[in-house]
Amino acid sequence: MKVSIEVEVARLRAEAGSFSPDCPTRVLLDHITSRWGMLILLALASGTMRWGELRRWAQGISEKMLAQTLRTLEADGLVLREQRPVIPPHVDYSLTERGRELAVLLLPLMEWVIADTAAAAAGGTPPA
Amino acid sequence: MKVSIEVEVARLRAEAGSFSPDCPTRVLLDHITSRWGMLILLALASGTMRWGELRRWAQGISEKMLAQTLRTLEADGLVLREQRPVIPPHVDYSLTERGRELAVLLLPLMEWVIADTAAAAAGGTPPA
DNA sequence: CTGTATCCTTTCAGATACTG
DNA sequence: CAGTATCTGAAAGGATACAG
Repeated sequence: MKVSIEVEVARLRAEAGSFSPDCPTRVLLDHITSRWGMLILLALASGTMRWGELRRWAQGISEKMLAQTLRTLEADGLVLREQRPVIPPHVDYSLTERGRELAVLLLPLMEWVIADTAAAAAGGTPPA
Repeated sequence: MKVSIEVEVARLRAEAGSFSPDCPTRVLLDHITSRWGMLILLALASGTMRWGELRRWAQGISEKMLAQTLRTLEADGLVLREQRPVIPPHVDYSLTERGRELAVLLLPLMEWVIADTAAAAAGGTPPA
């Protein structure tokens, strides 16, 4: 198990072309791991949401950042924006198929972080 | 498969206590997803490295950011720093057990990002 | 309800020079 | 070799006000 990880990383690095900052891979990764990106993806993983719902879900996000994050993720093809031409405006946000693929990978990561944080809080710093 | 994701997220949110910015969960997540954090973790997933090796691996990183990132990850208990008291100095960096657990979850994410970027480049924007 | 536009503060990150 | 210290510019992010 341990050895295969090392092989994997080497292969990854070769495919990604060294992860240089201007590589498209890095750009997408930056969007996903941006301050609010992962939170929004996670929120939408639980179902379609409207602007106001997202604001409440992602506590502390400003309107500016919500708009920016949503536009970025939409441009990346991860989030779908559907506007209904009614008064007052009604807009639904959801994950695209790509977005859902990604969310599936993000979930174990979040679970680990939560579990790890809980463990650290309970038992001081766990044995390194 | 799809429904279980929604259940998962709801459970996650309950456990994490709403992901407020000052929550320890968010702090750790920010470290992992910081500009260089994931890259360093990925580098060390391929084996123990020294300062100079890491600098070369993470192309474009400054000494300041390398030091800062390493110290942060070390404080989080993800990276182990072993200094050998010799002249000239010799310091080895590696992943702790927790770090390795995390790296295992990071790998599929990176693979997906690379594959997705490649697909987007090859076929224009894939069907949303 | 769903945003946009502007300003303004804070934080991030790179370059440079220096140390044990 | 393996860092630290300091300075400075760039950029992210938040608050507020306003609009369709």
